[in-house]
Amino acid sequence: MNQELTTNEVIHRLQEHGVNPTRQRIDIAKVLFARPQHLSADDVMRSAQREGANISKATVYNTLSLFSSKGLVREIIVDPSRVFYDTNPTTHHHFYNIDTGELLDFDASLLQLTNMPHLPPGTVADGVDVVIRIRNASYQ
Amino acid sequence: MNQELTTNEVIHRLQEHGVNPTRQRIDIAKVLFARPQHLSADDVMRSAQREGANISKATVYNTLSLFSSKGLVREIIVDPSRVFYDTNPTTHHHFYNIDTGELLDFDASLLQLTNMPHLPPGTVADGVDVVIRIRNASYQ
DNA sequence: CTGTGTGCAAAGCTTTTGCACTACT
DNA sequence: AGTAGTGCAAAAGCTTTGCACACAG
Repeated sequence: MNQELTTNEVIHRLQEHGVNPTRQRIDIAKVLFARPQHLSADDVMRSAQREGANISKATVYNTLSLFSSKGLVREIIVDPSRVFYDTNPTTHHHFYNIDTGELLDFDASLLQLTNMPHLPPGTVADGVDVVIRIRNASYQ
Repeated sequence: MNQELTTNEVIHRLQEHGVNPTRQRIDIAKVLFARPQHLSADDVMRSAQREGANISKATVYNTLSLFSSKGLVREIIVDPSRVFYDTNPTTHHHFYNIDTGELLDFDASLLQLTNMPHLPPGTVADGVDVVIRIRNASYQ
């Protein structure tokens, strides 16, 4: 049904990022990299189980956090107690629909940021996140 | 000690925003509007208790959420399970120091956003949040 | 007396921690 | 055997819900 990645493809991708490819990590990576998407930890958990994997919730959380620190996925924080993991590897920003909770990408090159302010002394920039909050027009 | 707002000033401000000024809401508002600041729900809870107020955690959460919907404070979401409530009423964006968890304001006029992307059909913009993530230089 | 609004204990989440286990050296 | 790395049950922490109470009409 699903266009699935082979186990070897996934193992290779994990190793490229310095992640030891264990069974649980491979199962989670298969879910994440099936296509570019935004998933919560719980989404990942359930997708993995639907594919027959047996992984604890703690491991899902710890693995997503590991993948994030290794640059395999990107954490997006737009909603209290709802972290999304973004598997789109390109530089982009987000629309966040506050009525539906939906998260949509837009290419970073569409938006020009000029006159960046001076950073506080002793700090360096790590990244810029732009979130455009939107509502459904009909809701007024 | 503290430069405190009078109860009447606070009541007036709540009423201006259509919020019924109950005892708990007045206590919370006094904490919030003592000066422009970034506070988590737990910070608010503890400051209120330090001032002698006796309010449950649930009420603090519900009240902050109410104030936010009425435009009295602004929710900032930069950290998983850590929502900040910002009492600075001017339009501004944020630096977020990922090493220290510190949140700093910078004036929105310092940053020019041009070439705003087209919004998805049927939606209207509600606001734009820019978060510049920074690290301490020494940490490398 | 009825209906709306408010506050909070308890329930329900999400996330983190600490430890048992594994797998290399 | 010793050491570093891994997975997960249980603990902790944050947020929401549902109900009891208060208050206005």
